[in-house]
Amino acid sequence: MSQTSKYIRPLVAVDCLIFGFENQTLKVLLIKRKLQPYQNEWSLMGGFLKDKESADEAASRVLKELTGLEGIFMEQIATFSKFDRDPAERTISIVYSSLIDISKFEAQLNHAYEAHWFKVDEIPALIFDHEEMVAVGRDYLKKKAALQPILFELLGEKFTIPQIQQLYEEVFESSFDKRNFSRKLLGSKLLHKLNEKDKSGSKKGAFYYELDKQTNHYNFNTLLTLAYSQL
Amino acid sequence: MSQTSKYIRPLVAVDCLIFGFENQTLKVLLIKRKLQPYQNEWSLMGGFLKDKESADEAASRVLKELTGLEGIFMEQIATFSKFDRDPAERTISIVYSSLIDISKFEAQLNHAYEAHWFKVDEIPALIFDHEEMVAVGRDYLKKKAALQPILFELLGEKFTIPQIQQLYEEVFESSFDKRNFSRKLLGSKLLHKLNEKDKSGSKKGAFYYELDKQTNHYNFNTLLTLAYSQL
DNA sequence: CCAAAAGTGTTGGTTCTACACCCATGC
DNA sequence: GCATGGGTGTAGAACCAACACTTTTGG
Repeated sequence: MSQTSKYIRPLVAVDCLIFGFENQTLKVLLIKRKLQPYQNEWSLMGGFLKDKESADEAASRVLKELTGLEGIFMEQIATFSKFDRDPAERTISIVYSSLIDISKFEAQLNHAYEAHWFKVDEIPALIFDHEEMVAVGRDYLKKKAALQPILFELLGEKFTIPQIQQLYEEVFESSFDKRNFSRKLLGSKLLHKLNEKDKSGSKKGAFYYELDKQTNHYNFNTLLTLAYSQL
Repeated sequence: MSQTSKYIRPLVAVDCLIFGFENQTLKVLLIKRKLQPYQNEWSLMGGFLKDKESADEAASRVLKELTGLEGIFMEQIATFSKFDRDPAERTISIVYSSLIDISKFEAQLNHAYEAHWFKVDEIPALIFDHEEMVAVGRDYLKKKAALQPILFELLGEKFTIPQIQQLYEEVFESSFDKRNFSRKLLGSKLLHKLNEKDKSGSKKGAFYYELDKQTNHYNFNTLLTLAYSQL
């Protein structure tokens, strides 16, 4: 096809944006870049598309290569394509995102690439347009979390109501009345109360809950009304 | 950079998915492909990324070249990247979508490429993965329309309540009680009633409304509860 | 005068926000 | 015994779904 010669053939990158929650704080996983240019600067976990590989597959491979994390379901959130976004060479980047329970994957985390969790409000300068990617990802997270009960992915098997509330407040950059929050959350029929308390946060201790797996008639829309005004 | 040689350098396409509303039906704009392979098959409006062009820019250019439509705000909705999605050559495609008032752009529509509006439920076989793109676009439209008053883009300057309701019902593939729908819609403070009726749909005629531009305290969440169960 | 679509009102139940107090415990 | 964070209850307003009848007018 001769007419395709005027069209560009860029490198295609995937960048992985992984959110986690630890010590009551929303965090993002970043690595120190090993390649030139911008060696030793912080960035998302990125790599290039190979032959016969879809972007979904590339994202999983790249994440594993750079962090050791495996079996994490990521979702495509956006594609960045400004012609000068990578000064070295024309590159477009497809961004993938996921939410994980930090403690669950701690053992898997390979520190060869100096992967570190940063609080979302204390993210260092990032290469290229990666800061914009994080911003787009946070926005996506809000919209998604408003409509679906996905934030539980960030918590462990068991968690307390004050913990979940803190997570919601971090994600929506807002604060909620604890009485209303807890009523709505319990009203969702998503949780099952355990006979065990987390005493790390207070003297009294807060009861643990777990996700109720068999419930199939949950009412998530009650939580939506909380989040709606923050979208 | 020698290590980049193992990475692919595919063509990068943009495909435009344009929704419109006409005769109480949600429609999609398609063209008959002029290029080999799959000449004369129906497809979205697509083209390739050029030098120094971002995907956003390419999408606007391609849409204009193939249909004559200009000044349409499109949003990026997803990127398709399976390695064999285009049998001729490795190509990834970034899909953009928009909602337009068909009658407003009718004059601009250049029929050189045989652009036609198809009802969403009567879309012919499409090339490559374009049918999947339409499906993803419809899903995106639902989510977006549930959270924001965007469907008005599909209607003209003035419209009647039964018209809007029909549009909502098409988009959400559902039906709503007209009394509740109209109460919520008017309660949103988004509309301004005109002293004029549309008599084309009934003997009695339905009053026209227009978008109230100055209102900045609208209550869109009331409409959300209608749509929520369809997401 | 009648068919066909527009328009409107009510009710009982549910959920909303806003708010203040008691509880359990470790120190 | 007190400071700290956990947990709950209430009231009045707003909103919800479900439902049936009247209005207008072209034919």
